Amino acid sequence: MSTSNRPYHHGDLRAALLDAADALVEKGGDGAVSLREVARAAGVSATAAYRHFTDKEALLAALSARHFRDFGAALGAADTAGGMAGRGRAYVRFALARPGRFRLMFSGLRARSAAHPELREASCAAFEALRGAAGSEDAALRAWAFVHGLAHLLLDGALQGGDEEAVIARLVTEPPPARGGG
Amino acid sequence: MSTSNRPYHHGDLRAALLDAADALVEKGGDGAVSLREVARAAGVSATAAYRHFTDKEALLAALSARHFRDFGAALGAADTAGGMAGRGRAYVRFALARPGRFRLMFSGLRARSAAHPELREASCAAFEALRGAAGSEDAALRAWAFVHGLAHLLLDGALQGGDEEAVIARLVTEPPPARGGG
DNA sequence: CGCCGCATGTTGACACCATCAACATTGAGC
DNA sequence: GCTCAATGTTGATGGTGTCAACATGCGGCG
Repeated sequence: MSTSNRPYHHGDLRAALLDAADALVEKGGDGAVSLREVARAAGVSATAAYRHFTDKEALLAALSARHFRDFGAALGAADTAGGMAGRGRAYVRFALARPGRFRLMFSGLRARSAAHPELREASCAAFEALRGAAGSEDAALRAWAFVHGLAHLLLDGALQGGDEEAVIARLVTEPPPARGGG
Repeated sequence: MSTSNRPYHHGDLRAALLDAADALVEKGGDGAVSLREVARAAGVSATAAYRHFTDKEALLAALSARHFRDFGAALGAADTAGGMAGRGRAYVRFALARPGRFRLMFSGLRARSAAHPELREASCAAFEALRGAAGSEDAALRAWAFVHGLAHLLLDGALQGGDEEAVIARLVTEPPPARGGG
């Protein structure tokens, strides 16, 4: 799938590895990915991935970057549709729909983006898109922190109260606000 | 350290293992803990931990539960001192001061608390303490989500803007608010 | 006081993992 | 058609979680 260019023996092993890793990340979360299983899923030998990624971390960084690009695009699309609240709901829904992806993208972001410029650029671009459309800088940061935290709490099951979508609709609203305290 | 009771050969190996694991969690994050290294740090053989924990996950769950109890206590203490904003700042500062702990507590909370009642009870108690002192239920949840998200964003380096403490002081304030959108 | 049982800790083993070095294959360009 | 470099494979090393079998020593029984 993906790019359709097929360089040498396999036919875009790189993309196949990313896809396989994505599938594993999606069901099993961040740490449930083993290079060997990725290779197995792609139908190649255990060490084939090292021709395309220096490291397991490099594979995960590339996958994370890909998701940040999609994420930014999805947020941009939601932007034109709804206002701030619409975009906030899109943020939380993305996290709930793809928990593994969301966790991969943010867990270890700091270390990974320090070592992989591609990731840093992709994540920064997504963050810029987020920040760019709020009233003030602080309002944007507050809104971002709010939806980010809500996504994490829902993902971690910290809010046991039944329907997640209802919680989103109730909390992520246009005008009224969260207070500063915890 | 800890309880001072020393049951059999080692002298409270259980507590020693938890302490060793905590040290590893603190510098290296969640996944950087290996049972063997924990055992090494505690001065026992690789499999000694299995006399006290059925699993590596069980060790981490017990450690996480311990931290949730401390966390709840710390939040309670901050409560009497400052208002909502004070408690919110305490929340974020806890996360920044002990990144590994914070990550351990929340990453994998859902799965771990499903399997380990001790963790579920400890985390629920902490969450109750958090929720218990806000105006409305929704306001409490919003405030919690906000500080939780801010903590994560700071931890992950998503907010590159210089001084973290300044960001906290600027964003976590008493009256004014975060908007719903993202 | 002496013995025994069980909780505790150890050893050895197995399967898995990340990663490296050496080797094989094959497409592209001359 | 031949060579070369990119791509993929095999084998090995050191690490990991976990199990089964074994060793040890404290606590309670006689």
